[in-house]
Amino acid sequence: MKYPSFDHFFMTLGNKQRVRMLQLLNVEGPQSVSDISRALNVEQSAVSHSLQHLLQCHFVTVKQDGKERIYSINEDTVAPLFGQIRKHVEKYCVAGCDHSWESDKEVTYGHKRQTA
Amino acid sequence: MKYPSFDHFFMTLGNKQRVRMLQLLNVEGPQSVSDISRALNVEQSAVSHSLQHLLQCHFVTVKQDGKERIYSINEDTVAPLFGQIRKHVEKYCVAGCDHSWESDKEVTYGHKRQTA
DNA sequence: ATTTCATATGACCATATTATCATATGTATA
DNA sequence: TATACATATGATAATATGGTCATATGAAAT
Repeated sequence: MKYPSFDHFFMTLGNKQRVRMLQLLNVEGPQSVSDISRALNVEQSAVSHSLQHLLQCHFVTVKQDGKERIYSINEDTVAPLFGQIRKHVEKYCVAGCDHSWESDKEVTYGHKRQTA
Repeated sequence: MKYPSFDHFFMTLGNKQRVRMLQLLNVEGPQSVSDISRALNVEQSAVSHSLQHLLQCHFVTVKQDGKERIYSINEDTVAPLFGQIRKHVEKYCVAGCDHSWESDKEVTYGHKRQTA
């Protein structure tokens, strides 16, 4: 399947596992597949699959080191990006995303629907 | 279902429809549900459902206007965010996300696996 | 060349996500 | 209040996505 790049970008990040992997690489620095697997307690093949997604959007890069493959975060764009995103999250998603977003007033559609 | 806010943030954006809606609001300005429905050629209820997701993460805001509800993009954080993201996308996802991301050399696992 | 460790790939299944339909609620007006 | 229009909601069907297993490929060493 193929998305326009903009969509693909978000689709790739729309997954806890992959985001956690990026955060790991961001904090701990370059890691091999088995490092990541161990650190996040995730199956090796699952990690590998996830990494392919991340690679496709250039969120990470790889280099071979002996038998291992070392993955790094894309410092150039991804790191600053996360900073910007954190701004939104910290400001608007502090205690998880709530529902106090009505500009004018609370509008609640209380349902009493009959199931027939 | 409930995600930690950071995950929720991305999950919400990990959907073409919703991203398209944000882009619409970003470009065309505030719109009613039926405006959006018409513009993107999507069912009213589908639009409504999507908008709830976007509201929960404060990507958009609503205000009532007569019978209509006008949705706007969150200018404060979302707009600049998109700018930053565009940087990454334009630099690394120009012609869609390709596979030329090997740092050292191309490593292709050509498969000839027998299905039995 | 064979063995071993590290990683990638494909197929398949469980599960999550989206779209659709029917219908309820909100708002305004006659 | 009755009606019409606009939007939201819930249930559920259709679909997409992610994880697992088995196994193939790569690299290095024996």
